Amino acid sequence: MTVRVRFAPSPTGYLHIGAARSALFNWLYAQKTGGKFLLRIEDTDLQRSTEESTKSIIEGLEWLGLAFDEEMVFQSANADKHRAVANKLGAEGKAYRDFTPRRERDDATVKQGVADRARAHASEGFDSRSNPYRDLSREESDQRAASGEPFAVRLKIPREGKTHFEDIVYGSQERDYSEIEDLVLLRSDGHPLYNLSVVIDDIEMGITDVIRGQDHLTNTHKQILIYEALGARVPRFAHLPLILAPGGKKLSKRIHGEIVSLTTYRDAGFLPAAFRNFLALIGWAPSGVQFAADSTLGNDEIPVDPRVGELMSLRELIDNFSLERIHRNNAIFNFDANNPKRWTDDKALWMNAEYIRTMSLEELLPMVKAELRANKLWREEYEDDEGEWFAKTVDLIRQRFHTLKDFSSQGRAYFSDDFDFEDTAVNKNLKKQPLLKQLLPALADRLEEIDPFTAETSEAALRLFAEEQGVKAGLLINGSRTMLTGQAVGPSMFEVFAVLGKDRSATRLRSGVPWFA
RNA sequence: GGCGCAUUGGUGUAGUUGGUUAACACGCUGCCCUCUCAAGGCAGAGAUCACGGGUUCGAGUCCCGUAUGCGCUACCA
Repeated sequence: MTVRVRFAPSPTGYLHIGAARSALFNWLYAQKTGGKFLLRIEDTDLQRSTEESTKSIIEGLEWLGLAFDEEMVFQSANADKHRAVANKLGAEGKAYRDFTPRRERDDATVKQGVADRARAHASEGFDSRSNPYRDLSREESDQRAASGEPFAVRLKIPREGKTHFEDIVYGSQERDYSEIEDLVLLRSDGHPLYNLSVVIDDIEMGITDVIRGQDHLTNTHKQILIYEALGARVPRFAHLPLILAPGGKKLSKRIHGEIVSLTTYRDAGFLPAAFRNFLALIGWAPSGVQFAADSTLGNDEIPVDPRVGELMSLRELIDNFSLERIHRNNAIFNFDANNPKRWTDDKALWMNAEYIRTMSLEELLPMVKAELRANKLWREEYEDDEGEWFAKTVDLIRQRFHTLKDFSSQGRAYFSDDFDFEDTAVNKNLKKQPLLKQLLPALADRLEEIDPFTAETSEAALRLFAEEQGVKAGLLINGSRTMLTGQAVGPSMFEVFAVLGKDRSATRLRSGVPWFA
């Protein structure tokens, strides 16, 4: 039987990184098994579901490269079907009408309310299934319904027994029926509820393996009861450990802000491949062998050596993926909101930098182009006449960049004459040595005499000039770097000369701007 | 409150059927390289494998308890 898995987010916000990881694992499993990866938008909560959210989910999946098969399903479109199934269950005596007046719940306090109610029931010896309507006669039930009295439909959980399933990740799971209350299938306004909808849709879509967050682990028992009531085949389940915030707390938008949104990473200049790679390594690891950061990116050959590094190409990710190797404990996503250098997980940042400097230029260039274009730094010549120059420049500066954003910020001076001078750089490399104000323009004169103008020839000229002037080459080098790029750090100065060219180098060396800034 | 799940250095993880000094990556420190910063190379700090019992010749690996965290316990999803 071919594997059919699905990603079923509720469109009540941006795509959460935890959800993105669920999608990734589902997708990887489908690729690995030659199965189908389906997308279902669980928009039954009309109050909170939004179209923008659906759009952002689709965008997020697209960005990560997780294409889904077949038509996307909107759960709300199946509401009639869900209602029909609930009613059928009622007709078969597997569900019943509950005429208890609906209790309004304030969304903000439900958690507490639920706990309080449970506590009260426990002390009063309340049986969750002692609903007075559970055993109401068919006639009376029909009569009351016919008279227009509102009712909810609840599943009738058998008195004796227990549910059991083998979770691929969490192992054997058991729950006594007495622990499960007669869950509501249909609200009194006829609105089908989550557990019902999920099960019906999963059956409808032919889902063979349900891979989702661990927060649904205990819900699974209820869902199995529904599968059984419907006489449907129960799929396999694999629950994923959660991704938590530092301190082991839940990662939520309310508290942690945009850090939890996948789009944040896209907008911050992450590469889809890098973030995907990072996400894959949370809660899962290739195999019991050594990690080594020596994998060759972009190399899609199946490694002969079974050992896989943490840097894995998509091919390697797929080939090595297995549900059995997902582990059970929740992971912490590390970040520090007060530290701009660590605004997100260190390892994610490292991995992104690693991708930027080791991936093929062919793949990187279009992304740099998009980044420059978004910042009005792009010139069409970079794609034809100056194509070679562009590739060479990107290759030179990528070495110390962490995100795509760096190309337009730190890398600005390479693509525009309008760039800023950093105060610390100016103070340290220029103003500290006033003599440079004369030396640098003089150096410009020397450089202009060079032909051809290359890293080698400019280095020779600069060193000779330093010797003649009786100053250290480093003084001129660091001063030049600040004049040419506005920064104190960057690639080898002579490479920068070569890339910027004779004229621009000379012009910038003579600029008075930093001296008066 | 009840039920369930988890617990290896700061973080992500490895640790095959229990067997010498618990491994890798990120981060951190120092050194080398050097025109700066990265990268790279080398070295290092950091874990009584949550805690307490037990089984065993021997436990991170098996059992029990405790603690902590997380989840579920809604006419939310």
